[in-house]
Amino acid sequence: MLTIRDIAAKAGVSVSTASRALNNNPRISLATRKRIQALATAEGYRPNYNAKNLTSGEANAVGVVFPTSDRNSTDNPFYIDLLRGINTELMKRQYVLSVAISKTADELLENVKAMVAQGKIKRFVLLYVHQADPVAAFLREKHLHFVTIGEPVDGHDDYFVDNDNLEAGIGGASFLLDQLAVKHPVFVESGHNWGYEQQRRQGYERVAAQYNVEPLTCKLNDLEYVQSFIKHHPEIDGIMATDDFNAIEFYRLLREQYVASHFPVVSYNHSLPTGLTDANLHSVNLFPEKMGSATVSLLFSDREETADKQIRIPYEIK
Amino acid sequence: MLTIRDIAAKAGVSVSTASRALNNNPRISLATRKRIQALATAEGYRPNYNAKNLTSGEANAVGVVFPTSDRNSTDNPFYIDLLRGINTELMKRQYVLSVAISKTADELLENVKAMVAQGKIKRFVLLYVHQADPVAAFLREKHLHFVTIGEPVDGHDDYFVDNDNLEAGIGGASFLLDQLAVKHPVFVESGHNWGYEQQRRQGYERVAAQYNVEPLTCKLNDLEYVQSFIKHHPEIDGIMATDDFNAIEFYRLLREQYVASHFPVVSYNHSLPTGLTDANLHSVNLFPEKMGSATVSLLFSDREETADKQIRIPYEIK
DNA sequence: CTGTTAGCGCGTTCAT
DNA sequence: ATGAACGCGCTAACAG
Repeated sequence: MLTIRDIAAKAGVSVSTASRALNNNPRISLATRKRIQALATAEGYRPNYNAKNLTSGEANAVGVVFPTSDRNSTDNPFYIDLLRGINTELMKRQYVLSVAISKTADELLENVKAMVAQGKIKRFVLLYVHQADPVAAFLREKHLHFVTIGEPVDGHDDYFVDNDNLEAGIGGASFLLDQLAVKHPVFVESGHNWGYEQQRRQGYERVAAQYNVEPLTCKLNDLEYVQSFIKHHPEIDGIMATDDFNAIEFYRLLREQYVASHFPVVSYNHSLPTGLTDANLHSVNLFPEKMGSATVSLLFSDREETADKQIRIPYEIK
Repeated sequence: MLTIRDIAAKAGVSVSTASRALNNNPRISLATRKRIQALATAEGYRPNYNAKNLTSGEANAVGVVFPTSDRNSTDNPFYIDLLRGINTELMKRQYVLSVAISKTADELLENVKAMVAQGKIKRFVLLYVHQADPVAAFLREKHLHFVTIGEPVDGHDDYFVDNDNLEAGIGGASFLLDQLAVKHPVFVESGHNWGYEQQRRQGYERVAAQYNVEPLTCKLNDLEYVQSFIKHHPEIDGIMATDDFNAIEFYRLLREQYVASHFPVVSYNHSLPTGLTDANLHSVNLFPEKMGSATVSLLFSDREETADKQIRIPYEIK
């Protein structure tokens, strides 16, 4: 294995000169810097992370924390794309992506604690937002950098990346009412009251008011409830759902009662393979990969008082 | 930060004694070992991974490699559950999960190379199986330990964890023909010819022969093809699909032409929220979390000549 | 059984 | 502008 000593020897300089040259220290003449850097690349020299981290006292790793259970917020391709966006950005900085994931909250917290205490990881990404989250509390207490995916609740002013869900709600509703000429759209959401659902609903309600249509919301609780809801609202002629799965589910139940009708649908995440439904489905792309890369730039931002603590990623309807 | 010197000092012994005691070295008397270990836990001592790794020359991390694109094999909750299974097992061993994920194959390979050269990672999990995969080739060449999720192709005898897909195919087909009393089942697969699809199809064909029914396979190529296929096969009265998405898609197209009919469905992965279809869907659970934990035990197995290089996880139909 | 010493690879004083 | 020497936290070889 090639160490910095080898490079120094081959270059005919001391180790410290080599080290400085490789780190672009201006105290070394530009000429020798270039020379040594060229040599290093030529020889295929790679610095040992463990040694670097040992001296610096900080790991070149970012901890990415998954929610304990995501059976409810089923945005799965979303996570994968997010990871891709995060990691591509981390690689540029010579950083590594470490994940914390577990079924139980206790084990997850233990995981994060080990990353901090033993792994010297000082930067984290939380792929979720929870009320009174022990992981976030721990990170705050230790004054470690972290960014959440999704706007914080509980009134914390953490750094975060999110979509502009209100704007996306407005955009989706306008698209439905304007372009698709729907008269009586229904807003479909899960029974969980997720933050992004509330925000998108607000956008929907605002547009509804503007178009003088009565806002109408259906939570996907039990089957009977939804079926009876549909029965009582025969006027529905279009769907706006908080994600693709909710959209498909409601669409199916609607068609069950009104077989022949045609219902345009707008939903979010762009996360399903085509062919799962015959609905005229317009899924809003939220660009998870961009969210990932924005997360990293926020995570490594200067964090001055003046700096923005949030990034909103725009959406796209097609 | 508490180092091993502090523990040694408080215990009134030398650093090396402390080190040995904490690593349970039998050269230290059991009494002092216990004493020092107790002290360490009491004081909340945590060894620094970077220092350990520097001396050992090997990182306490496992590299988990994602496929470059998974837009085709859409088993997403599958990946998350897999990660959970892997990480839970890694935590027990004081290991950390590092991921390599990227959009391009070149960048992915670069990612893995950095993990090896700079991160000193020596164990990997490949969440996929590809023909002539450069990552796998690199790992083989460097004689590093790795386990793939899915049976290797290309005739390599890598370590792997998989379902017994043939058996699962037989089980699924039997369930359909026997319990659900289907007479003319169709086997639905993607256009990709994945290994697991072929194996499940074999199982299906074997059972079909046994029940004296003509095997019938439909690849989900373009829409027109599938619609025409359905038109030419009005005898179909049940579906066996290689995953839930394929099942739902085919089911939908079938119902389009035969609205009133009832078609039992068997598919795999157990990966969708309920409510997405009105099909009588029996999705085979493949226990991804168990696969994850098996992967780790294989990754850390002794690797003697005699040892098995594979683990098959059983399935369950409900 | 335990302590002393050296060294892992690198960054960084402090000299020169 | 460059080099020598030390230290990060820990393990291991070598004493005793």
